[in-house]
Amino acid sequence: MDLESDIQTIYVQVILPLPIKKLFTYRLPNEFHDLAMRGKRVFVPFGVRKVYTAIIFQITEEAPTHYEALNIISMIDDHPLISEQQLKFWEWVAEYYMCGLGDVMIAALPSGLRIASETFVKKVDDLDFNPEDIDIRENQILAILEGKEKVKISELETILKSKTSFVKVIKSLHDRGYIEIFEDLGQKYKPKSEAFLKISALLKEDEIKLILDSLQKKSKNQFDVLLALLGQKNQTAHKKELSQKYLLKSSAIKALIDKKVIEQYYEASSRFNYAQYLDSKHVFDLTQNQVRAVQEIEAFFATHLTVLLHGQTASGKTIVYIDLIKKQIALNKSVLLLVPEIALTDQLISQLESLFGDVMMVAHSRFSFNEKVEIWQNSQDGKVKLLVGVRSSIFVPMPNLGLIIIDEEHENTYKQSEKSPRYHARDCAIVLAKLANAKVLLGSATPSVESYYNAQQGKYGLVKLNERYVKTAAPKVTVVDLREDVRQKKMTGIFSEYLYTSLKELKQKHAQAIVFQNRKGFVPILECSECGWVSKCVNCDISLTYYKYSNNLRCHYCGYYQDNVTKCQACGSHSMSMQGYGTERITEELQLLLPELNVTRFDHDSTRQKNAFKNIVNEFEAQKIDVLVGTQIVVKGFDFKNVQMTAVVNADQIINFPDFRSHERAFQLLAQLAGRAGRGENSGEMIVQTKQPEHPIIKTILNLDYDAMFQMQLTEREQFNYPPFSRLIKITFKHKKLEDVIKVAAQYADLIKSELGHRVLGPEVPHVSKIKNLYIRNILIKFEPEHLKMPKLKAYLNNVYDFVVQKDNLKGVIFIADVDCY
DNA sequence: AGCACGCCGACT
DNA sequence: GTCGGCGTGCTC
Repeated sequence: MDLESDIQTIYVQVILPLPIKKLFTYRLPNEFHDLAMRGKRVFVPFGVRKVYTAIIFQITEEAPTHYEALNIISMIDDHPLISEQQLKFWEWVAEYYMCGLGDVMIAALPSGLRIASETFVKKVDDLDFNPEDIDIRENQILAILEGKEKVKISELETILKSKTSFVKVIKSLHDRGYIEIFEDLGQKYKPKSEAFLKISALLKEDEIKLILDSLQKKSKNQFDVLLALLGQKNQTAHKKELSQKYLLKSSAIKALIDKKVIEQYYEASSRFNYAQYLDSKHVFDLTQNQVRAVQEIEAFFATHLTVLLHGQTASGKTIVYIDLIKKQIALNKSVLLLVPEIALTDQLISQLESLFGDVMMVAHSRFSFNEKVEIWQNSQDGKVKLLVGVRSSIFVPMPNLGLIIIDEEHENTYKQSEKSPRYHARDCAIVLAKLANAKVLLGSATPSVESYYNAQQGKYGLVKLNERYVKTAAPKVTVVDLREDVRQKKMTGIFSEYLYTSLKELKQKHAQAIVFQNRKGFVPILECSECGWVSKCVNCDISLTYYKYSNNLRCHYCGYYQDNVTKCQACGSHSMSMQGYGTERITEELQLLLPELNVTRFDHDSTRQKNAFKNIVNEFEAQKIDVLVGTQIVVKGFDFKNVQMTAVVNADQIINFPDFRSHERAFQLLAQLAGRAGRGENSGEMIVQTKQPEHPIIKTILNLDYDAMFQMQLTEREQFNYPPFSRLIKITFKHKKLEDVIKVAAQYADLIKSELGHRVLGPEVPHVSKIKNLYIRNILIKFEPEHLKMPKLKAYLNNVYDFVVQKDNLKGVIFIADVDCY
């Protein structure tokens, strides 16, 4: 028998971490035959010289027909890194959100687990060349390479201005044999090692005593270090913790190490500590209502995959979560808790840490390369019983998953809209839970209309938690009619008489306030009073926002800025008038009007520096700040006991936003803001300034009546066939040339209209019709989920696009599909 | 996404 | 004429 013929050639289709909507097929060298498995990672060559980490998606014996498959370089994993369940989940995400598996891989897998090769350059050894042959630029590069083992090509690139010329210079040097170009794998995951301190083993006890005595006179700092270390168990301590606890000087520690009094050693330690989880030390008393809520949720879980917990602000949703988490852990199941934004969830996280610290992990997006890998691995190993994270944490593998909790379920941060995959973590959670045989709890004080509708229809279980846990009256809402104050000339800048007086009385009441305005910067529009010219971004179709503290105009879409802003660029006039109010201007005006108050701005601009965020929160907590003026950020997540008043400077801006969700969002935002007032003993007040007090949404806000808002929205949505009565797919076309986008979008719309008819809306010119020099057109498709098979529709939409682009030779028009767009 | 190739204007 | 710019297409 011929053994050779028995060995079949095996091929693998792999997912590459690239935004390409297809799989790539490689040949599997014989030695890997037995090792190939779906979900394992492999290194593959790609393109001229790149090496990528790919994931085996399918193993096949069929050879590709149109090309010769390349060999896989090596297998990385002994066991699949991506479980079957995860892969199924990825497939669903890719299919549902109309993107490639590569896009999902990029979103799901921390970069540390998908190492790609990097190009390095090295000077050829014993290089003998004629200096005449080398020009200035080549010389520059050779000078840098001199004496170095290898240099990243990206580091060299910064030297020359032009990318094209850089490539040419490198190529020319390579062709003449002066340099080597090669690929090397970049960073790899390294377990963290940490510094520990101990008393030198060489020293006897009496010797240490002598040293201590002498230090007391000679060096206070070194004395402190030694004393602190002697006080530790086994006279050993974690360096950083010790010095933080006793405020030790690092120079003093170093001096003692140099004197060989203490020793420093390193231990490869996990970044996280897993001692035994003890729940006996913290016992929570649940109120009757909370006990009932937990029981109802559990009862629903017997028959429902998803339960919506509609819990008023301060009704103790967190306590309910904690109880459910504890029960899951007791059953040896794990829990994934998603929150809208980690930075705004400080209080919740510290509460959870005090309870679950040992078995809990927080997946920060700010975490380093290595830390993210560690989170992934610890979760996969089952060490993590509770993972708290944002949107992207939905992709972290959790074996034995029992429950996914989505806190503040209505928040739009759960939907990724900027880049592919444009997924909604809440909806993904439900699919994942189904695959994992787990349950989903959605929590919100103001549920999204979709979720509440699903609950009403019996698709989700619905549990209400209505009583205020902290015994305070619900906040009072006062609506101020701005038209009236304007007419009677009672306005002080942007403040109505009522709001102004209320702010003025703060000091004598020893109270604090939060002022909300949905705009950053000083003024959103700078207009010439002579000719009406408005400062606009050169790359985007949007007016530039003026920032006073940096004295420039900035675009919020592309980052473009312009310094010289004193005069009109059309007519040269110096009388530029400021239209509108941003947080910066409100802060400044308020400070001028009421100098006795400490007014501080709180938005993403003022908190850019590392600790600025925490500092402002701490100072406000300590009541060093009287008024916080800010954007969305001030509305979310913080409990300040002494805030008695919150205010919305301009509610119309929120209500009139051109989007079918704007009323729902306005309600959610303002209900949450109202909840910020009066969290302590005193009940609070929210003041809403508007020019349309008769607007129905304002009326629902006045009574903080969720059900009224929901009913009203539902009627409206049904009338205009918006979700939950339809599903939306937004198709966006982008191109440098205006005519091309218009042409492609129009043809595309015409074509799909023939098939989908009235379900197609547009093309429309979006609110911001040009961003980063690309013109934009949108098409909206509203369809009834029961009438069309989604996969079929999506394939159709992709096909029509290919057809339009080929037909008119209009290549390069960017096509983006956003399923369940927000 | 990178990266090469190839076509075009604007410099010695 | 070449250099450098950018548009287009391909990668198993």
